[in-house]
Amino acid sequence: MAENERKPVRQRKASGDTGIESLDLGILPGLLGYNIRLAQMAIWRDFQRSVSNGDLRPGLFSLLVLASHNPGVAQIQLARQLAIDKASVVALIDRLERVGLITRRRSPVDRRRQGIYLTAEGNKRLRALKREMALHEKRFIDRMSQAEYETLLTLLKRLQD
Amino acid sequence: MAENERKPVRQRKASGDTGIESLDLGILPGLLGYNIRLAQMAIWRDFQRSVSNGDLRPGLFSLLVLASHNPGVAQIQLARQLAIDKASVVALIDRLERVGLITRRRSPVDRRRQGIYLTAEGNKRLRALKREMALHEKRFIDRMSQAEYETLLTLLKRLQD
DNA sequence: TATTGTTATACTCTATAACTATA
DNA sequence: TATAGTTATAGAGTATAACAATA
Repeated sequence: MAENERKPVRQRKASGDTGIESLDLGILPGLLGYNIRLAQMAIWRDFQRSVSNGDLRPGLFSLLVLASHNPGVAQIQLARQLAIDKASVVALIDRLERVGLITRRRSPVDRRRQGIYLTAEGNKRLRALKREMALHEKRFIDRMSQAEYETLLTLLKRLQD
Repeated sequence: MAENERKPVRQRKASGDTGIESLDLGILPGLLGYNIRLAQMAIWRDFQRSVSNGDLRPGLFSLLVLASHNPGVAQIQLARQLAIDKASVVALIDRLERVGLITRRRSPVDRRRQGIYLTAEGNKRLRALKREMALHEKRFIDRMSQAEYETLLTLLKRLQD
């Protein structure tokens, strides 16, 4: 737009030709969704760097916590809580079972159900993960006061349906 | 764990056998990352319902805004801004070009570059999208006071690297 | 030599559909 | 009939690697 016809007659520089200047982000910085997305990506990157050597997704951590606090939980309950399909849970559980962190045990009460349990190894691993997780969270919480932190959690919860 | 050996001797009920009761979420509700993720998912669902009939990802919206505010922007700049690989940008641009919202124009200044421009149709479409986007955002902003909203944006930005 | 855009390829996460065994 | 789990398959989104054109 700026290159051929009218060369330097614009207030805003055409960004396409230099590669150095930063972009005009327009309305994006004022959008809630955009800022939440960037914040989540920053947290996600730090999580990968600092928790479990990067070989654990946040969803798997959540799953371990849920299994830990709800021994014998059914996979379909995990699916509902994590807002994913029950078929997707199977793959996650397969993976955690293959590395020995959880086990399936058929429920004698309702034999359709495979109760999910943390193994001893899984419990040990989860304790270590929680320690790494706490340090990870601290790096972000330290960027604000206690009051701000509480406000942030409150407002985030208010956004959740 | 609760089913076979010691039956109803636990304070917390075994969740695996009823399917009705809600899960114990453990430490998750106190985690920043967990709450940001849930908030983002809620916003994402509303975005899909209410913006562009669900056929537009947030990333594509951002890309349109960036192209609109930075005519002639290079694809590699978009890649850096969106924190994705330049190869991934190609597919996004291909899609937007196929539906006639943007065009590529080889830069005469640096002939390696394909400047990205919104078409007239793209501009028209973006204006409509911005209106839908404002209503979408409003549904969440309305859940808090103006002061809370400003605090939230401030704190979210502080989390971003 | 380095950079921009491109293609080919593969991987991850998830959904959908169909199936089984139980209820 | 309905539900829990499973399998097979497919789609979206992304990354990596190799390449052509250009700087």
